[in-house]
Amino acid sequence: MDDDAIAEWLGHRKPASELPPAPRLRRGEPDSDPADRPTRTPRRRTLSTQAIVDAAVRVLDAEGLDALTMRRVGQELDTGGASLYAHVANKEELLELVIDRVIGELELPGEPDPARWEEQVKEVVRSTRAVLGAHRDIARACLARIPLGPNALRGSEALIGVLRAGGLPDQVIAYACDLLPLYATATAYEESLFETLGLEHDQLMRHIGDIREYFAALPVDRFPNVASLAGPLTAGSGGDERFEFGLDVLVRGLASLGPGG
Amino acid sequence: MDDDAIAEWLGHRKPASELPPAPRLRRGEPDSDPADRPTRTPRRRTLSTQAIVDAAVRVLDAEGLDALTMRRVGQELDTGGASLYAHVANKEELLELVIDRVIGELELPGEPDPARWEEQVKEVVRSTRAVLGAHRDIARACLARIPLGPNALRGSEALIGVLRAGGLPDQVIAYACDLLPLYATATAYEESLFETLGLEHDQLMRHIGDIREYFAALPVDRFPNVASLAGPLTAGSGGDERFEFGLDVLVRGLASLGPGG
DNA sequence: TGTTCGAGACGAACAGTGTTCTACGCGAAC
DNA sequence: GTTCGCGTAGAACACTGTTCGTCTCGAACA
Repeated sequence: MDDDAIAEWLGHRKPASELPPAPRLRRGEPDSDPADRPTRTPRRRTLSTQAIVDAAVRVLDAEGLDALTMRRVGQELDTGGASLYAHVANKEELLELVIDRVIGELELPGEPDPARWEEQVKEVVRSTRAVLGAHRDIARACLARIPLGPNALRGSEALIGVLRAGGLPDQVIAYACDLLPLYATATAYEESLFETLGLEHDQLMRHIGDIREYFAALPVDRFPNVASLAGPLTAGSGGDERFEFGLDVLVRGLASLGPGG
Repeated sequence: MDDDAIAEWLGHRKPASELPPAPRLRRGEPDSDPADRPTRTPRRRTLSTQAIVDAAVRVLDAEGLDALTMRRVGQELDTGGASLYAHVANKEELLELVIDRVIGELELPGEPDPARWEEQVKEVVRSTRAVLGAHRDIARACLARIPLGPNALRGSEALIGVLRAGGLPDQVIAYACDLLPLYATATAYEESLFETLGLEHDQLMRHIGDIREYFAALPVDRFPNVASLAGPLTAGSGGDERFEFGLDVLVRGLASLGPGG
C-alpha cells in the first residue's frame, strides 16, 4: 500500500483509487472537507507517513507498545514528536496504520476447499495469532479498536471465503467473522502479558508452578474443584496446546451449526 | 471480605485466616518478609484499604477506567494521591482489589445439574459479562491480568462444578475455565469501547450503519464476500444476539468433547 | 535571477499521569 | 508530660499526548 492509498484510506485526500475511505468514528462535529490540499513533494527532511509507520513498527518490535510514544518514534527519525503531526493526525491514527501494516503480514489460505474448510479456518486464526505474537504486544492495541483497514478487509474476505466453503448460514459466517479474530487477538494479548513484563521462559514456568501450588494448597472444603484440578488448570500454558484447544472448540461449535451438524 | 483478609491476600501481613496469599508476580528481587508490621488503630483521618477500594469503584462507575487515577481516588477521599500509597502498594494492586470486588458481584448458579449443565455454564458466562458491563470499562483492566483473588476463585470453583456435571474430561474443564471467562471479558471489553467514547445509542447505530454502507460499497471484484455480507456482518451489534451466538458456539464445542459428543 | 510564499520541521510549553521524597502533625505508649 | 513513630499530604520528578508559534527552505513566479 503506497502513501496515497494510506492517506486516502484515512480520508485525508480525494479518493484517487477505487477503495472509499473507511468510516471513522469522531466525537466532535464533522470536520470540513479536507479534500483540496494540493499534493506537494516533500521538503527538507524526507518525512512521510510511510517512514513514520516504518519507524513505529521498528520501535514496537524492539521495545514494545508502551515504548511506542510519539517522541520515541520521532527520535527514531532524528526529530521530535511534534514533527509527526504533519503526517499523522494523532497517535490513534498512527496506531491504526501500524495495526493494518501488521495485519498485512497475514498468510491467508488459497482457494477455499469444502473438503478441508475447518482446517483452513484454523489456518487463518493460527496465522493471526502468529502475526500478532511476532510484534510484541501489538495485540493489546488491536483489541481496543475494530480494524477496518484494507489489510483487515483482505483477512475478512479470506475468512468468509473458507467459512462459505463450509456451507454455514450467512449470519453464522458473519458472527464467526468477529468471534474468530477476537479469540486470536485475545489469546495473543494474554500471551504477550508475560513477555511484556520481561519474564524469561523459566521465570514464567516458575510462576506457573507457584500458581499450581497455590491452587493445590487451597482449603478443600471451600475450593475442592480448583484444588483437585490444580494440575490441569496450570498445564499447557507454555506452548500451543491451550490455543489449539480453544480453536478446536470454536470450530467444532461452528461446524455443529452447518449442514452436517 | 474484610480489611485483614484483603491485606492477607495481598501478602502484607501474616496469614491469619485459612486462605494463603496468592502468588504475585514481581520483577525485581524478592522483597524481605513484611510480616512484623504491628496492627495499629487508624489515626487522624480514617483512611483504609476498604475505603480506598470503595472510592475507586465509585470513581470507576461514575467516570470510567481512564478517570480512575490515584489523584482522582484521593480527591474522592478529600486528600491527595500520595496518601493512598500507605494502604496500597501501587495502582496495579488497587486495580486488582477493584477487580476482585467487582467479580464478587457474580451471581453463580446453585447445585450443578447434569441435566442442564450447558445452560448453567451459559449462566456463569452471562453473569460475568453482565457484572463487567455494569462497571463501565473495567473489562479492559480484567483482560490485562489473570484474576486470582478470592472472588475469582469462587467463580472458577462454580464454573468447574457445572463443567464437571457435564462429564467433560479434566483437561477440557481446565482449559474451558480459561476460555469461557476470556470470551466474557473480551466481549464486555469490546462492548465497552463505544460507551467509553461517550456515544449515545443512536450515534452507535448510525456508525454501524456507516460501516454497513462502507462494506456494501466495496469493490466487488476484490471484496465480494464482505460486500455481499454487509448486512449480516453489521447485524446484532446492539443487543445480546452476537454474545449469545458466541456463547452457543463455545458450549456446543465443549459439549462435543464430552461423553455424548 | 530575485522575490515571494507557504508547507513542514521542531523547540517550548501545557495539562495530565504514577510515583517518591520529605516535612509535619497527631495519637498512643511509657 | 514527654517521646516516639506512623500516616498524611504537599511538592517534585520523569514521563505522556498534544498544541502553539517560530523559523527554514524549496518550489513557483516575474
